[in-house]
Amino acid sequence: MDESLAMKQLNFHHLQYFHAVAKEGSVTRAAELMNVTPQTVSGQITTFEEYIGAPLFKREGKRLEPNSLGQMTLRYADDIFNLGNELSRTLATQDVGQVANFNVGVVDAIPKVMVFEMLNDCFDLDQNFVLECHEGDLSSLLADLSINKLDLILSDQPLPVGVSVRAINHYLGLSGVTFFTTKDKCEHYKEGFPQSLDKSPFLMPSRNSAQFQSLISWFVKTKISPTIVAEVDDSALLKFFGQKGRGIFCVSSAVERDVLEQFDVGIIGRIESVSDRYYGILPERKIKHPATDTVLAAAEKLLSGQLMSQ
Amino acid sequence: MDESLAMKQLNFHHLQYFHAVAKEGSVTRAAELMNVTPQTVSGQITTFEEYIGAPLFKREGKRLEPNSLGQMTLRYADDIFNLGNELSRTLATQDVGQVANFNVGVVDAIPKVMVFEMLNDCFDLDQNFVLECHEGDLSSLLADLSINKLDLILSDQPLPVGVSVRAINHYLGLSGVTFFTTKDKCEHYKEGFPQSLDKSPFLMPSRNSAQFQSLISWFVKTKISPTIVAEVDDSALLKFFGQKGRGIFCVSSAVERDVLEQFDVGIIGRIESVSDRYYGILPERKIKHPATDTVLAAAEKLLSGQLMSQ
DNA sequence: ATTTTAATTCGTAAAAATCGAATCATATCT
DNA sequence: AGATATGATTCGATTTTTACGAATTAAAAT
Repeated sequence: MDESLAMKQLNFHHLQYFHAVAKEGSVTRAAELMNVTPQTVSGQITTFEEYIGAPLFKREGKRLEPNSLGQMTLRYADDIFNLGNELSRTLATQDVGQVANFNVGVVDAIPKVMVFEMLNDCFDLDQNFVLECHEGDLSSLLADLSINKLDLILSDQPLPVGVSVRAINHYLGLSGVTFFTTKDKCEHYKEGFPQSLDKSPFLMPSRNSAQFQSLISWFVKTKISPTIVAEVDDSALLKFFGQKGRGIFCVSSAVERDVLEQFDVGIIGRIESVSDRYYGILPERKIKHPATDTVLAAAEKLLSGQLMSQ
Repeated sequence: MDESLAMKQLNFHHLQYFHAVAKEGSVTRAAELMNVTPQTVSGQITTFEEYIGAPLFKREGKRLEPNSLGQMTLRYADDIFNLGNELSRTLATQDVGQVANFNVGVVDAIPKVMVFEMLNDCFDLDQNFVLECHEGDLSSLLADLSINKLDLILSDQPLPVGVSVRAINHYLGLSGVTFFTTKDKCEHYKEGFPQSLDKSPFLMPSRNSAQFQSLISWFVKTKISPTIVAEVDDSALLKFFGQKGRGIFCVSSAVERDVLEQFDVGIIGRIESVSDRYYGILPERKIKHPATDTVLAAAEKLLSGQLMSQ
């Protein structure tokens, strides 16, 4: 009829068997994998080859290897079934009817108070869901995002370029940093700030954080060299050290009020040129959880409010 | 058994009907498109929805629109079937047994002599195929590449970033440029070259070419300002103008010998800092035509030979 | 040489996709 | 509003596709 010239629709069923055999390198193993008998697989492969009019495998004895055409087909099939599996997973985790839990990944370098502020609003939604927070470094969180275990990542760094995770960056805003120390030492450092920080005891944040990087480069640029007394991964722990007089520490200005309330410390000063940027990272395809927008809006508000108050 | 938790294999057949309906917005039109009856499509969609346990369409009256889950599924399906069609096309054009024609796209800004030099070697291959050359601008050639009508593009610009064509860049090399004019005027411009070009009549290549860009920026940088008398898209035409004394023109140094043989002109001088870069752009998946490597090797040799001779 | 393992062929059984006929629902026309 | 046209859906019957059992072939392994 009309498919005289054009090839009929590609048969994904056949392609799937081809894919399994090409990957496993054996009809029998492919059959096991797909819970069918070898003769089925063999038959379908033959049909597929007849249908496209050329062999896809080099058959040397019982060895079965994709020929050049087969290799090309395999590359396509790989992509196709990867997408298929991803879709499958996503469809499977879609809790039917009721709203699914809201899974947020939090990069551990972000101050907890800030995370709290960002997430606080979404409890007010009358949706019925459970908020799940997962803390970790960006790369492991991205791994979870890619298998649809997360709806959102709050990060101090954007999605690294070149990473093959299907995700999009959402820039939330930036915040300068505020330097804190115990109240009694505050006045001393206020004088001549920021030069007063030179040779002062200093508590550095995690080496992996964006803040670490920008602090270091600022120290170099301004020729201010504090004495680094510690590098503390956890930002809450860092503040405790600071409260006990171990050294000066800094936190995003956006949450300085919370720091003052929570810890017995005072403000030395603020620096705008050391800026922490924050990002929301969303999966590219998954349906947005209804709470996502609330969180992003809260985060943007938190960070822009900061800008205005300065 | 073991698929108690995990979803069973995604049914691509169902997905295909879903895809058609979601794109067409109607069961009936989808059915026409796929040469089946509407009740078949309707039934398969229902089965698919039952199978994933949630509806994919908002059914308002006879309106049929993908809901949020459907939209997500559609995004996946789109990608999947695009790949499928691409594979289909590729498999269909794979001339069984005999070697297919070698389809080369040539960006029109590249000098024809250079193209000739690059392609010349592949006539010596004892393979039996026909060389087909297609000239055009990069974007239209890329369109042809994406539907597997081309095996290779020779370009003066790399694959633009952000373009969604599945292709890979192969950097071939670079060449400085040589300035030509009629033999009688040559000596005059040789003195004090390149400053001597200032205020001289100049023939510019196509505004779309990479050479145009690098010439302009070189003019700005060196504060040499020739009087541009023409912009000529076709590089052969440009040389004729030059031969007739209309102005100075420049060509990649790699082919200066050919220009001297072909045209009645002389060399004013060479500039290395205005460099034309050349690229081979290959489709990402299609099986490489056996002549591809020959051409790429010839191109690299042509351009590297140039480098050494300087 | 014999056994084991793997791929394949063929006829048949099982599963699925498709269709025809009829029904239902909604938009459109007069 | 009522009639008409259009499109979606349901159901049982039919066709097509896929899968399997039994038997066959052929290459590795012992």
